[in-house]
Amino acid sequence: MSTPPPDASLAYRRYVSAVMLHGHASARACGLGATDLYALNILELGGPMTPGELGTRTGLTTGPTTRLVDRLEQAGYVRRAPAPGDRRKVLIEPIGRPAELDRVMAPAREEIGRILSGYSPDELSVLFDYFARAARAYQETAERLRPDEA
Amino acid sequence: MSTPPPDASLAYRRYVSAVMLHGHASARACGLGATDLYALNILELGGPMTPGELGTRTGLTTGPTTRLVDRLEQAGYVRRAPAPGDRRKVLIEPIGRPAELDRVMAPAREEIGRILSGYSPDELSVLFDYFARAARAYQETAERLRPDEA
DNA sequence: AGATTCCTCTTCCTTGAGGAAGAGATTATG
DNA sequence: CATAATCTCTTCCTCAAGGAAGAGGAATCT
Repeated sequence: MSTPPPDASLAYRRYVSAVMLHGHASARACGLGATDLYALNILELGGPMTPGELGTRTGLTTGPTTRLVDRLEQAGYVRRAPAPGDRRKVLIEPIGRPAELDRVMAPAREEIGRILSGYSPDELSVLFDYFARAARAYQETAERLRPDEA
Repeated sequence: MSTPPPDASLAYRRYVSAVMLHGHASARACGLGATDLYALNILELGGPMTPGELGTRTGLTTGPTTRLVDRLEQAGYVRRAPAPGDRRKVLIEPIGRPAELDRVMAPAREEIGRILSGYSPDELSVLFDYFARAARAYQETAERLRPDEA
């Protein structure tokens, strides 16, 4: 391995597939629906937002959005808070870190931590530089996939 | 961990969320169900396998598994091939690269390629070393999440 | 060969997520 | 003020994914 390996594209594809596979398996393991996980990721990246905003981003209409929030709230992933300045609105805020999903994902996190601990400080800075850049790229690309774009 | 940013864990979480968010959004954009995407990732990582094996890994019973494969086959992601040596069995093999999902994911891939092209050969070897290790870790951790384990 | 086991596929039924339309409350606008 | 627009939530309906049970073909084992 000097530059990227000859099958760099394949290796990268396998890596992304593994990340998603683990996410799916984790969600399934704690009875979390696909849309629920999708919404959690949106909230994790977008921060607190109203049900309307969440509905737009998930592509759901208002009815299912309400029940989506109900599910997430009941399972302990988010909480409803009154929106300051507009008493019609509600803010959905992700909750600290209690719930089932984190428990299920813990082994993977530990394993990744173990892998990361094997790198030098310089190597780690390369990795985390990439994480930051790639996160932004994925997030922006994902948002461009929304069909609404009023 | 010395060099990674003080909020390394948070940065990493955001990164993983972004990867999954993009995956979800892509699947949704081409009308692919959650289980379908899950199965595709399993096939990508596990290679050709029988419907029985795929059913076990997805946690589905035989009925839904058959229709899952029907959907994937009709959408052009996989193909059914006779299993050598046992004429009862069928092998589900992922197809080269034609289908919708790849088209939708292309922009992200290009963006990631652009990011990667900014690194030196040494840095790239660090990144791809991590990709390989993390992929294995995620895959193994995901497989340990299956409840069946006969 | 005959019986049993294994694998895939078919059929029917159930369940739960999502869409549509409207109610209730609040804010903005004339 | 009164009317319109906005936001969330409720209710009802639809539909597709998943479970259960069984059929049919193929391999394995006396």
